[in-house]
Amino acid sequence: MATGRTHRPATRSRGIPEATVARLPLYLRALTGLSERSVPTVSSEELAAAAGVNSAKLRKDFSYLGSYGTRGVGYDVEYLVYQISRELGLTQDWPVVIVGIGNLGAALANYGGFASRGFRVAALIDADPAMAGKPVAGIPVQHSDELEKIIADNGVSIGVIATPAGAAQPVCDRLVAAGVTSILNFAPTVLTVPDGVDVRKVDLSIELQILAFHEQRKAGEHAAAAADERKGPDGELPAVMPA
Amino acid sequence: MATGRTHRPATRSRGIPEATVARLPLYLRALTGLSERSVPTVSSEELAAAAGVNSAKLRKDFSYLGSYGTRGVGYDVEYLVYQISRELGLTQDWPVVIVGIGNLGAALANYGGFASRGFRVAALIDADPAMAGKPVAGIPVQHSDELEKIIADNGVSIGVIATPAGAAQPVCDRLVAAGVTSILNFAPTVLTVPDGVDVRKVDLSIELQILAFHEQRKAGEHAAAAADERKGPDGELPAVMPA
DNA sequence: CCATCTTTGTGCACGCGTTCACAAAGACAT
DNA sequence: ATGTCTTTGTGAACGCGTGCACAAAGATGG
Ligand SMILES: NC(=O)c1ccc[n+]([C@@H]2O[C@H](COP(=O)([O-])OP(=O)(O)OC[C@H]3O[C@@H](n4cnc5c(N)ncnc54)[C@H](O)[C@@H]3O)[C@@H](O)[C@H]2O)c1
Ligand SMILES: NC(=O)c1ccc[n+]([C@@H]2O[C@H](COP(=O)([O-])OP(=O)(O)OC[C@H]3O[C@@H](n4cnc5c(N)ncnc54)[C@H](O)[C@@H]3O)[C@@H](O)[C@H]2O)c1
Repeated sequence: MATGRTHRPATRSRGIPEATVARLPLYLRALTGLSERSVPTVSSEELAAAAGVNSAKLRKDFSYLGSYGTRGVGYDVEYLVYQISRELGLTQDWPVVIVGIGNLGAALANYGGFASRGFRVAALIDADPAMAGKPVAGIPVQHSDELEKIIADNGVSIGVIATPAGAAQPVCDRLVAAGVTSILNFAPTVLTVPDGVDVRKVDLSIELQILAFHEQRKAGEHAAAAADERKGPDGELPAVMPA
Repeated sequence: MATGRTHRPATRSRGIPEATVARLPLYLRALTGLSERSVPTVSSEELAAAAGVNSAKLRKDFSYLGSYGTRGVGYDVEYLVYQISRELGLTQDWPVVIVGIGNLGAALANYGGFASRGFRVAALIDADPAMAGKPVAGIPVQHSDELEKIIADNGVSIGVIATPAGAAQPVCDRLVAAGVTSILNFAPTVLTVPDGVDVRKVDLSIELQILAFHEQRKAGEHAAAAADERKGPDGELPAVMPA
């Protein structure tokens, strides 16, 4: 989840539900594992278990792509890998830029799983002049003055933002103006973009807070009393009230 | 989702819908910003705009927490910050361990936003003996032999996994056995956990693939022809068919 | 004290996503 | 060729999430 995300109301893309699209990469990963072990076919039940979903859901998901299974047998692994890859647009090469090469940006640049599936780090961009030219993960960092030129020259349509929160919106605006139409945002800010531009966000802080909510609930169930220190006599409302 | 995310069917926690819980951190962030600028009250319309959601949705979300607004005026910022913090369990301190201090783990350890909201990095754990004792972000890395002891001594209930994919499930099993009941997983694997344990995942690769899907769709709309190189005569099915 | 104006809280309808359950399809053996 | 057995593909029901639209609440001014 990343879990969290700035969905667009999503005018049902070519009939494939958004929820299904979000699961296709999961299936693809499981299938790739099977493919590497030279497993020829797999049933919906097996594959669903590997992907951690309900088998009926998986079959319905695949039904949106077409009828690629064989009743009584299952699905051809290689064929399915190809179909899903094609559907996700992974048969082509996607040049990606990462903006903001700090702790996180550098980790992303070093991430191997990036290149493994059609994505190629076309450039690393940072505003710090001291970083310009310095190689990170074998790629020299370029100054953000060059941003527009880099986007244009490489035909980049996907940008990753790993700058501090304050810089995220301005960077986003420049990326969009330069032609980027998909953005993955790691900065803890709500990005505003024009129609036609997709934004997805990854927010560690939000994920942790959601976990904390459930964690607190679990703790509260086991020991319904003894919450924090001591409670007011009403047992529900806090002592402080707004003016 | 994150995300993407391994939701449990979620036995509606205390009446608060999961979708609402996932938005509370968003509201909290916007409110914190207002609070720092000493804004006393805010209307649902304004706050919704700041959080990037529909105002009716925001009001309904808040209605699950209680009636904390004043008609004709709006919501008291400070009071709302307190209520949401309390609801999310952020009034208490959550010790967190990070397992796998590589590129990503180190970046997470260095992440300031971690400590800013009730979360405290209690320990960094890695299997590499060469890393033991070496400080990262001011905290000495401990060897994974100590994992169980660290969890117990610090009363840790939230764990972050940033190991390679292959190590994630074993690490997860040890965390759970040691008493961890909430896990944030950065490794690209489906984790299997017993009931009562929450798992949320953050998966860069999946996010990019979802973006690629929409990107391909956008490209296909503008130039319906001229997809990849040349197509088969049927124009839809690929040339290869399964055995 | 009353009128007006703003903004909340929510009833309601709608659409999406999930899951069950089963008929139909096809493999395989005889 | 026929029957059996496995597994897909999907119709249908249900529940959750979203957003509209409005009545009720309360502030504010006269
Ligand atoms: N580190 C993490 O684990 C983590 C986790 C979650 C979220 N985040 C978020 O990701 C972002 C980056 O985190 P970080 O730890 O890498 O921070 P960082 O300070 O280490 O790196 C930020 C980098 O962005 C560069 N930068 C600043 N303004 C820029 C601009 N206008 N254009 C281009 N580059 C610019 C800086 O020079 C710096 O190199 C932050 O918003 C942070 O909140 C980080
Ligand atoms: N770097 C990224 O930006 C990024 C992005 C998305 C996902 N991921 C995923 O996050 C994980 C970590 O990525 P990374 O780039 O930091 O990898 P890395 O190789 O730099 O770091 C992995 C660390 O885990 C440690 N480790 C290995 N086995 C362990 C075990 N059993 N117990 C404890 N520690 C163990 C290793 O010693 C190493 O320090 C990977 O699964 C990767 O796929 C990384």
